[in-house]
Amino acid sequence: MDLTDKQQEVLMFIRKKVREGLPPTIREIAAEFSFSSTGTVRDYLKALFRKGYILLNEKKSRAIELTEKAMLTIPILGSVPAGVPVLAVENVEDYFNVDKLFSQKEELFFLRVRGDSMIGAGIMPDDLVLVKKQPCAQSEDIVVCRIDDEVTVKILRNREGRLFLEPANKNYSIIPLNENSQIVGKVITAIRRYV
Amino acid sequence: MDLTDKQQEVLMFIRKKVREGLPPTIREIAAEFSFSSTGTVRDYLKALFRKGYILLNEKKSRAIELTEKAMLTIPILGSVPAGVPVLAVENVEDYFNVDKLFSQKEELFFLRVRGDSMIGAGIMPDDLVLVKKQPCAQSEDIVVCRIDDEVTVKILRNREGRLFLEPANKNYSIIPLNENSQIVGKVITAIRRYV
DNA sequence: ATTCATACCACACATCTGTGTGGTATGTCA
DNA sequence: TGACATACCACACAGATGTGTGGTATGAAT
Repeated sequence: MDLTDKQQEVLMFIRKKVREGLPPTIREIAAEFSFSSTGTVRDYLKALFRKGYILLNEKKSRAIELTEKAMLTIPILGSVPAGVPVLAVENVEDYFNVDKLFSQKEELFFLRVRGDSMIGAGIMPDDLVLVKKQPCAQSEDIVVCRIDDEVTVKILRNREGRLFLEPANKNYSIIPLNENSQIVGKVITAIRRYV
Repeated sequence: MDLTDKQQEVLMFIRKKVREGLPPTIREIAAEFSFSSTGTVRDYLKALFRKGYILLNEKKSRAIELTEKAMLTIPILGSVPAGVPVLAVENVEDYFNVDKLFSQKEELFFLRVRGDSMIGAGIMPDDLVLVKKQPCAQSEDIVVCRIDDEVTVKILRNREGRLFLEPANKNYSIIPLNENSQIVGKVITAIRRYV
């Protein structure tokens, strides 16, 4: 039930166009592969739909939607037992869906972390944290907040009914959430890039 | 030369649709704002183009392109000075280029980190490290290696001409690089996902 | 031998879509 | 006062676009 080489090529073309921001029309796909009939393209689209790689929105132009299956994925290796090559299929624990993580349906931004106040949680200076903008969060969430006109990363914690912004470093102090300390968003991912 | 409230609304609608993968047609925009004429929408598109927020591709359906000014990519915020809104343009330090980081030209895989041997370098248990497969690396690189049929993350370090695999945790021992310990790849990124 | 998926083609057709050409009304700035 | 931007409307039209209905040929599976 996998894709043929040709179907793979067509899917790759669609993916490229979708990532560029404008899904192709049937005739643009036909032109790319020198098909002289729109019917040929429809055969491909139907095949890709049947195999679960795309969704088709009827009567709408350029309305080809990629499913998760068709998105860019990188394998995640879990435990690697003795004697087996590292990249063997058996080691694949899951797939990391890049498009899904960075899909911009929500208001996201990165914040470069200053200082070492979250070092106990493995968030180091100069790390990037991906932040979903939202005005509130739950206890134990890692949040980006503004405290007296300074933006920092902290842990939101409920202590006997009162909310506090706590660092993960004992050299810094715990601050109550009040009118001078406001939540900007929730940290959903931390990323550190090496050279 | 900034946008009016109405123009801002129209741009936000276009941005939302573009992010969802399908830019709107002129008539879809008209429907959203209950305009009874396509000409009205064109006035808005012309205004947005003139002010540098969108590009219009002639004769193509749905061909509205957002410029950088309309912020298509995810911004990286650096220092946020007092009194300025967090998401203000002045705070944008750079833009995060997803395609560059995850370009699949090289053989990449993620490894889920087991254990706390790299906790001193901010790599925690269950973190994902993005690994570029390669048989050798430079001193101080963080590498994935196979030691006696076990795969772990270590720091490669040159000590007086000899190479060692060192943990970032004093509870673990330093291991010389030899025929029983082999480099699998280099860690280029560490990612931690919160719920 | 028959069914099915693949891999193409030709052509017609309704409607979607961008574009063009007009119009009215309001407010701002010089 | 005149020029200009904003904020709408009406309607026509060519061409873009998805869809429908046919067709041929090849190869694998039953």
